[in-house]
Amino acid sequence: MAVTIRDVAKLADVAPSTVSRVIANHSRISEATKRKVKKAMEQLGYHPNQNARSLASQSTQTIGLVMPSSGDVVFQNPFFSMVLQGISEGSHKNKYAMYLTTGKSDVETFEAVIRMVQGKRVDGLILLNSKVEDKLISYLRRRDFPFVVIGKPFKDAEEITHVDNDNVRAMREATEYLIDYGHRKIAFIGGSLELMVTVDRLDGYKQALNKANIPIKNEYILHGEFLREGGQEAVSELMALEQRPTSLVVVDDLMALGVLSTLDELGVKVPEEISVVSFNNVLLSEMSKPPLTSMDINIFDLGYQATRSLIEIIENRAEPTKRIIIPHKLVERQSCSHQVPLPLDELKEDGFENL
Amino acid sequence: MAVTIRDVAKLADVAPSTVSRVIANHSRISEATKRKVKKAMEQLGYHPNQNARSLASQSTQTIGLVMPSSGDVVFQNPFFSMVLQGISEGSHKNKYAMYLTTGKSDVETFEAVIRMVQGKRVDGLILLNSKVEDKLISYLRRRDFPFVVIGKPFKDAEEITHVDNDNVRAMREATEYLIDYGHRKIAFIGGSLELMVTVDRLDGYKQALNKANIPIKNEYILHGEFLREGGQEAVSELMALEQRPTSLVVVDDLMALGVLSTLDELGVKVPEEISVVSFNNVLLSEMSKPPLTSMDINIFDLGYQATRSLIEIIENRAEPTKRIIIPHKLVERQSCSHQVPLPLDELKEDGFENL
DNA sequence: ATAGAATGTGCAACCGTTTTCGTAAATGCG
DNA sequence: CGCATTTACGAAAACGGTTGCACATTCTAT
Repeated sequence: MAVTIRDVAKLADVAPSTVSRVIANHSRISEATKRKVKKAMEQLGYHPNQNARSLASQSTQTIGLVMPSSGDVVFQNPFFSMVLQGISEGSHKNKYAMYLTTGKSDVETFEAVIRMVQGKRVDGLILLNSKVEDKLISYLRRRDFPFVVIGKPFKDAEEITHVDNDNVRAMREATEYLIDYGHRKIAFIGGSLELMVTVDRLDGYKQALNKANIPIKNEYILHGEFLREGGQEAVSELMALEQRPTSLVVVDDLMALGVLSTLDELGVKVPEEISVVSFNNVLLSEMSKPPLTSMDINIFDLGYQATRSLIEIIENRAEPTKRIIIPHKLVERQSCSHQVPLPLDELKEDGFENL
Repeated sequence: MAVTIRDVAKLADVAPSTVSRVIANHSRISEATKRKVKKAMEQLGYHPNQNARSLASQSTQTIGLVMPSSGDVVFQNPFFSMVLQGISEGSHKNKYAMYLTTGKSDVETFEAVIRMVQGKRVDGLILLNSKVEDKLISYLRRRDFPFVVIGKPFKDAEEITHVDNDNVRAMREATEYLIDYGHRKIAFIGGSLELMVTVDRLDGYKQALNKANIPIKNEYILHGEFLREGGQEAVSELMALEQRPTSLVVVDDLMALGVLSTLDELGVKVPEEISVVSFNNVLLSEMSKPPLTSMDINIFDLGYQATRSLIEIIENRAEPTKRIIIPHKLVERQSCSHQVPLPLDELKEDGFENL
């Protein structure tokens, strides 16, 4: 029914195999036949059937992606949209397309991936950090199927190609920024500890405090969801403390927005009474009131580089495993103010105990 | 190399065709063999090769989507992410997957679509309203290829299945809301007139004014991009007018955010000095200061219903063309305030001329 | 008991490519 | 000019499924 390679071959008066070679731009084809065949293709409006092609050549020029299910919080976060954008750009540049599926639960997701992989729909996979990952990763490694993960894998990070930020350093710097501003009572508002991002960033936070000889206070470390609500709850708790912090580091802009709005409701002025440093630097952060000082982690690049390295792996299976670190940069806006630093011994009296 | 249908057949001691029928859950297969075959599949960890399957059966269980190129403004807008979410959900529910490509330009996009369609990669297409559409649509119609568009098509809307809001009514209502609040000087901040959304909403705006006998003032009608910057520019212009409006209808939340921030810079208080009604009701709108009164157009449903009807068309080519209208609803927040209505004749003196 | 229908399964063609292998013609070399 | 390469292309076998048709049973009705 549709025009096939045979039709082209017939019109150009060559064998189908020759047409195939012309498409693949094979070297051993004379310029003359090339022209002849191309003209025939043009004339018939021929476009190769990708399924047949994939079947025969065992490759699809497609990378797979499992999306968070639509109920998932991640989807709400501009982070996702941005990383998708990077992936999209990376695929496009390399003439790859993207194949997406969703799973409502971990097992659904797992099955979806199996269908993609065994069904030969995709040549490789990009994994967004999540909790299912583990089973998935071991499955993919067992099959020696190309994949890269965005974020740091929980296990065997050295053996898995992944692209990530240097989250501990980034958070250390963010915290030091606040310390330089004179802050000593700095609270940390993070996401679930099941996520490596949180672990790393919490680590960076502690490193900064330790380095500055500031005691770490457990009440100042809170965990919520990567959502506005998460930020709101955290702030309520913090503001109920006897020793209110003078500044906050928040691991996500959306959470920070929640923080801001709750602070506003409580009548606490930002940055006059409390300073806020946030993370991710998505569009929102410059639109809030006040605009957020936020750590830009180049989300787009996270997606872009992940795609690039995935394609490298696909096209050269011997490619060594890599860890790619995307640079970060603090973007200063108006959510922080200077603070006359408390002497450390006074902090102690205030009930700070070292962890 | 991988396990094929033949392997399963051999193990279950039946013909490959029987295995195929078991997979398809064909009626003419006895329960006994079904069990036998399923056990064999299980045992071998068999998963059908989708390419082979697609090739043979001429169907992919996949719907195609062309994404805005990563530079595109649309991508910045949460609208996109939300509609994608709806599409994702719709596909998933019907056991379809999604295939994405991007084009950097109109011709690239067009070619990408051709590759998808002729390459038989997808069973149908969802089109997000944009300007290329026209060539695309006529191409798809010529080939009788299933597609639905989200938004209203520029041409032949009656002959094309599409899902949209009743944008003129929605905007009429939004404007009337302001009128009920006593406002008479109402400005319209919209996107490009090349977009049907803008056309429809502008129409609704005018209808509302006409119905209330309020003259339409050209200086009050502005067009910018669907971005924050678009809103910012528009406001600057409006505030430079001798007759400042007392309220604004803005066709997109992101624009409205720009409006808000510019207003803030100019020291104009919302809602005390100027009221703002916005559109789309994305997450942002409740996080702004003040929270935006915004028309919820159920973006998720736009995507979801589009997918549903596309799949209906795919599975029954005789499905009649439909126009699906997604309901809207004004969500009141704190960006509007009452205003003592000016008598209409006073408006006239203020230089209002009827359009 | 037997024609005819219903049921269960196998055979083989087909979906539209890619790719290995083979061969004829063209070329290089002594 | 004869022989060994190289070059340009064709034949046919995969790739891994689906499906129309034929055939053999078993069931139902007469």
